Amino acid sequence: MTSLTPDLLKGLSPFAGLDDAELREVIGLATLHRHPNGAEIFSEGMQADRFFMLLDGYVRVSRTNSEGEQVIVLHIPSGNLFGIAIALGHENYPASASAAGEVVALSWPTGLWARFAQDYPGMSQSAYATIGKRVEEMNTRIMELATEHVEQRVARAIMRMARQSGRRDGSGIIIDFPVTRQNIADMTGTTLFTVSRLLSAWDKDGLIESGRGKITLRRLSKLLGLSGLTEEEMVANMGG
DNA sequence: ACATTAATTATGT
DNA sequence: ACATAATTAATGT
Repeated sequence: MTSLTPDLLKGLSPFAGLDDAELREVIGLATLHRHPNGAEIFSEGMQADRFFMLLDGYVRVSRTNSEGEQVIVLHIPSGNLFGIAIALGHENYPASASAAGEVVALSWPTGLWARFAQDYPGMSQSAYATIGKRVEEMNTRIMELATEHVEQRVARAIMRMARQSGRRDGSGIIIDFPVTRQNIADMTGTTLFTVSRLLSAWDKDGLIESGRGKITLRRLSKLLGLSGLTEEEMVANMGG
């Protein structure tokens, strides 16, 4: 049972510089959420009446495009704010958020945003910093979808996840939230069958190990080759 | 080069 | 036992 103590927020950049009393007040206004794998946290278009701080786990952000198919836009690691459409002056969430694995998060009513942003400089700073990063990432991903081939896109998708949310596992890196073939298909604009074929081929060649919802990157250099990226490019547009 | 359809097998609760 | 995930092959654009 996680209890609502001020040190939950300690060391998180949005709340940097707050003293204990302030932290206690902020925490006192928050609601604690626990979401099981796959649970929807909020959905696209819905009124943005709360904003969130991700304490543990990963949040999957997806949008429904003009053709009505859902596209996974990005994954958010813990320690970040999300659902902060309010910071851009949006009344509704521009995307859906669901739990990729188990999620623990705090939320506050959006009515508090203005106050927080004014009183706590770290709040608005890190909000705009993360929004900037996400916009950038979405743009590069849209470029990829338009230009690169499926094999490269899939390679990039799993490398991106490994980079941003990977845990070391001996020689390799394990993506530490559940990812299905369908998920990767939704990230790369393909079908789950194509993803399955690619991953099982890579598994056979020892580039990765994959089970149900689980992917471990084994031969990183080979994958990098398939992605068509140089190391510098990877650091540049995958964020590190 | 990749999607779709369909049949089959594996895996988690 | 059941639902969900993954594989594999055949066929289509």
